[in-house]
Amino acid sequence: MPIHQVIASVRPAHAVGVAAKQLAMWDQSMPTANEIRQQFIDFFCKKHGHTFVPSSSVVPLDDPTLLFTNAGMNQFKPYFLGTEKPPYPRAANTQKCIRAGGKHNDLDDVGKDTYHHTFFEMLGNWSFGDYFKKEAIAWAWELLTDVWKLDKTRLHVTVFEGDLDAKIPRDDEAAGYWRAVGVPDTHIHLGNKKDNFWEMGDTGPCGPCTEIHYDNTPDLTGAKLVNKGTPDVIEIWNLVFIQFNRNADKSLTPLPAKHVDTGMGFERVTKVLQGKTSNYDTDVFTPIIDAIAQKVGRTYGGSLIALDDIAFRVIADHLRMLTFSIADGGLPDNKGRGAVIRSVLRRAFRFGFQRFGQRSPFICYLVPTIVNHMGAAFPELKANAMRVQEIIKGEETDFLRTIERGLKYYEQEESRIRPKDVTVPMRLPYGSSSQKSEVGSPIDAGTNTLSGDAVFRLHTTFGFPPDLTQQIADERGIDIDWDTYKRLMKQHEETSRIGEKKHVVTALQGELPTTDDSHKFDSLTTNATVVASIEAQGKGVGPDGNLVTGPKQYGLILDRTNFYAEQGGQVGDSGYIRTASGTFEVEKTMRLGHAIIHGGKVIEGKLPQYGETATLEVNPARINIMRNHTATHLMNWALREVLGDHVEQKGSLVDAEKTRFDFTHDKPMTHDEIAEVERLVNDKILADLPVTADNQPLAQAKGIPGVRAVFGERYPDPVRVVIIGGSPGVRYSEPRGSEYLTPGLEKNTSVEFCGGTHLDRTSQACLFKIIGQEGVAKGVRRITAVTGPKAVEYDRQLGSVVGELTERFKCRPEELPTRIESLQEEIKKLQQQLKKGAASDLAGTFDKLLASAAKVGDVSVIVGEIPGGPDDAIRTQVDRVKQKAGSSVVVVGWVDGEKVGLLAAVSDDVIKRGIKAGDLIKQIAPIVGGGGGGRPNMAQAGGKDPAKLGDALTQARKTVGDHLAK
RNA sequence: GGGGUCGUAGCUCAAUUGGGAGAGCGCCGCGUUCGCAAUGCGGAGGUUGAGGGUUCGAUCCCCUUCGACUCCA
Repeated sequence: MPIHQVIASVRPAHAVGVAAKQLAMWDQSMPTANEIRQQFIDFFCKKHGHTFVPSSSVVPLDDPTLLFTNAGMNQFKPYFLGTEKPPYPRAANTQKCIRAGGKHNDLDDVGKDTYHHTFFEMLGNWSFGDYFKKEAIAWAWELLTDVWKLDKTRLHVTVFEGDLDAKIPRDDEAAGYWRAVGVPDTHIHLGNKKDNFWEMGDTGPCGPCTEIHYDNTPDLTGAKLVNKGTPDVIEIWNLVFIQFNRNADKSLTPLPAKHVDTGMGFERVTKVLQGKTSNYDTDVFTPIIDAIAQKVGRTYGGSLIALDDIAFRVIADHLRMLTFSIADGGLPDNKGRGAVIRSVLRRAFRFGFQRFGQRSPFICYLVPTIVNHMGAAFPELKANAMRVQEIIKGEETDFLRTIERGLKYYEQEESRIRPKDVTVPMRLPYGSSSQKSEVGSPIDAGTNTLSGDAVFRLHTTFGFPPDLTQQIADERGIDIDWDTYKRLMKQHEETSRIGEKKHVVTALQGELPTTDDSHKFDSLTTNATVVASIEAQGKGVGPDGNLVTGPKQYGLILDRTNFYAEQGGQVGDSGYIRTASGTFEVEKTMRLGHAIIHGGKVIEGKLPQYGETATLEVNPARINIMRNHTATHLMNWALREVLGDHVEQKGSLVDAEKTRFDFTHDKPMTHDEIAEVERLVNDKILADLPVTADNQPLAQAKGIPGVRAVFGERYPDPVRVVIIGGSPGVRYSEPRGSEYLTPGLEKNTSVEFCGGTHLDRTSQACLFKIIGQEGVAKGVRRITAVTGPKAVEYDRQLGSVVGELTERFKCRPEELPTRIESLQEEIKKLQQQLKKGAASDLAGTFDKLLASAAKVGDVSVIVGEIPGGPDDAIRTQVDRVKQKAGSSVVVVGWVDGEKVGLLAAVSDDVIKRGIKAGDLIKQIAPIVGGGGGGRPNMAQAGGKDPAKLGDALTQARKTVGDHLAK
C-alpha cells in the first residue's frame, strides 16, 4: 500500500486538518496537484494518441443561454450533435468549470462540506466516433490502478441496469469490459436511469454511462454506500457512452458514430491520490488557505461547523471562481453571469468582513497565489493577473461602502423578529446534524422568519444579493419570507418599467414595403414616391406619457428617403413631406424591418396619397445632430486617451440638442480630466480633419487597428466604418479602410462602426463643451456634451456669470477664487469677534443678575431680562452663573426684534426636588405666545409677544418660589 | 428612465420624541525620555453637501437641487 494511503487510514474521517501542519508532513512521494493534472493529460495524449485541447473559456461569451461552462464536454457539443466535424478523433484536457447560479448551483453548499465547489476542473478524454467502451474502460482502469496505483479493493464501478419502459437494454457490454480488466462482480453495481443514463436534452445523442467510485471507509465497507451521497464513498470518474439518438417520438435509434465523453473531478481525484479526507487539505487548496491565513492572521482548523473554518473554505473556493471567471472575460455586473460573479464576490467578502474583521479589500491580494499556483497550466491567468486583481479590488471597495450599514440593518431587522440574546444553530450539512453548533441553542420555531421587506431592502439599497442574505440568515437559523420578497421585486420591476418612456409601437399586419434610405447621407432635400401610409388608432401615447388625442397620427412610407431613422443612438429625423395633397410634418422617423416609417401629422391639406410624388425636407437642425454625432466619436476616442483603455461605450443618445454618452469608468471624472477631454476634442475640431465612411467586410473591418465598436452589438456585414482624421489635411476621395490609417497614427484616429450621419469635416462642429457628468449604474458614467450653437450659447452664459462676478468683485476672472476665499475667511473672523464681544457684554449682565439673586431657602433663584445675543453665548453664561450659584434655578429672557427668547437652567440637586427646566419653560412660554421645551437641566423657548416678557419672568419666579416653599 | 439609501471635523463615524454639534484616529503645542516608541495634558479644526419651507427653535420634518451608493428597466 502506498504511503499516502497509510496516512489516510490513520487519520480519522473527521480529522482536523491544519494546513501548516500538513505542509510539514507533506510526503515527497505524494504527487502534487499539478503533477496529477499533467499525468492525466500525458497518459491520454502521449500514451494513447489523444490531442490535447486547451480548456475552453469558463465564461461562454458567445453562448448567452449558458451562464458558465459547467462540464468538460461543452466545447465538443457540436461534434456529438453532428453539426461540426471534429478535427481530431480523440481529445483530452482539463476543463475549467463553474457551477454557480442557474440550474447547476453548488453555491449554497460551498464551505459547509469538504467537496462542493463553485469552480472546479474536469479532467476528460473524448472519442469522436473513434474508440468506444472497451478502450475507455481499459484505459481508465490502467490510469487509476497502474499509473496512479490506487488500491483496487477501494474501487467500485456502476453500470446501467437498463430500463424496460424506455426500451434501453442493460449495459452488459460495459460490465463485461470491467470484468475483463479484473473488477470482481462484488464491485460492479447496477445503477438506475438517473445515475447511469445520460441525455443532453429531450432529443439528441444519449447513452449509458459507467461510473467509478472510490471507497474511503476505514474498513472497506463502502459497497453499500455507492451513490448514497456520502463523503466516504465518492464518484471520481464518469464515462459516458454516446450510442443512441433520442428521437422526437421518444424512440431510440443507434448512432452510426459512437462517442465517448468522460469526466473526472480533478479536486476529488487529487484528494484520493493525496490520501486526504477533504479537498481543502490537498495542495489544490492549501496554498490558498495558507495565503488567506497569512492575510487575515488566523489559522485554519478544518472543522465543518466552526464558522471561521467555513469562511476559510468559502473564500478559498470563491477566490478560484472569481479569478478564473474574470480572467476569461467575465465582469461583475447586475445581471446574468455578472450578477453571479458579483454575488460570489460579496459572499466571500462578507465572510472576511464578519469572521476575519477585514475592513479593506483583501480578496484581490490573494489573486497572485492562484496565478502562481495555476498559471503554468492556465496561461490566461498570467496574462490577466493585474486586471483581475484590479476588478476584484474595485468591487470590494464598493461593497465596503454598503456592507456595514447593510449588516447593521440586518441586525436591526433580525432583532425585531425575536428577543435578543437568543440564538439558534446554523443549519448543518449532511452528516453533521448530531454535532453541536458553536452558535447556541434552539428556540421555538415560527418566530424566526425574516420579512421579505427586509430582504428586498437589503438587495435594492445595500446591494446584498438575496442569496447572500439567505446565507447570513441560515447561519442564524432564520427563515425568509420569500413570497413577500418576490412580490416586492416584481412590483419594483413594474414601477421601473413604467418610468421608461413609452414608445409608440404600432402593430402592423402583412408585409411592409422596403425603403431605400441610402440618401440619408446625401442632402437634406430629395424627391420620392408615397408607397404606403399607416393610420394610428386615433390616439397614441405622447412624449409626456399621456394619451394624445388631437390630430391623427400617421406613418408614411416612401420608396426612398433621406430621413434618418432612429438607430445606434442617433435620433430619427424630423421635417416635412410635401405633396400636391398637402403638407405632412414628420415628428419622428423610425425603422421597422426594411421600411422607414415617417411618423407625424398632417398640418396642411390632406394626407399624401399613394403614388404621389413628394418633396422631402429634413429639418435643418439635422446639422446639429451631425455635429453632435461626430463629436461623440471624438469624445469616445478622447475618453480612452485620457482615462485609459478600460473605457468602453455602453450606450449613447445623439439628438439636435446634445450628445449623451455612457461608458465604463468606475469613478467620477475630475475637472482636469474633463478639461483634457474637451481640449483633445476641440483640437481635433480645429485641425479640420476629414470624416470619412465606407462599407467594408465585417471580418476585415474588425482588423483595423484601434477600431471601436459597442460590445455585444450585432453589426451588419459589410459594416460601415467611420474614420476621423486619417491624415490631417488630406482628403481621400476613395478611402479604403485601414489603408489610409497612417501606421503609428492609429492612436490618434477615431475609427468606429457606425451607421449614423456625420459632418464632412470636424471643423463644422465649431466648439465642443462638456456640460455635465453623472453616474448611471455601477461602473458606468454618463457625460452630456454640446456642440455648435449650443456650445457657443453655453459658453456665453458662463461668460456672463463670470462677467457679473468680476464686475462686482472688481477683479480679473482668474482672481475670483482667491478673492472669494479671502472674503469667506474675513466673514469667519468677524463672526468670531462678534461672538466674543457679545459674550463679554453678556458676562457683565449676568454678574449683576447673580448679585441680585433671590434666595429661597438655600436655592438661588436667578431670574431676569438680558440683552439679546447669540444663543450659545447666552447658554454659556447661564451655565457659568448656575455653576457659580450652586443650588440654583436660572431663567432669563430677552427681546430680539419681534421675538422673545427664553432660557432656563436648573442645577442637579434642585431637579431632584422636582423643578425641571423643561416643565418650567413649557409653563411660561405660552405667556409670550410661543412654545418650547428641553431637558430637565436646560430648556429653551421662544415667543412672539415681547411686551409680555416681564409677565413670563414674574410667573417663573412665582412658580419656582411656590414649589420650593412646599 | 424609475425606485431606495446616504451626505456631519483632514479620515472613519456618533448625536435617544426637533431643544447645548461629539468620539476615535490624524494634526499642532507642552510635559515625561539621552533619544525613539509608548504615554500624559492642552489646543486648533464645522456655513451638518447646496437652496427653500414648516417651527419660538431644524443635523433631525417637508420640497427642490447636486453628488455618492444600490436595485430595477
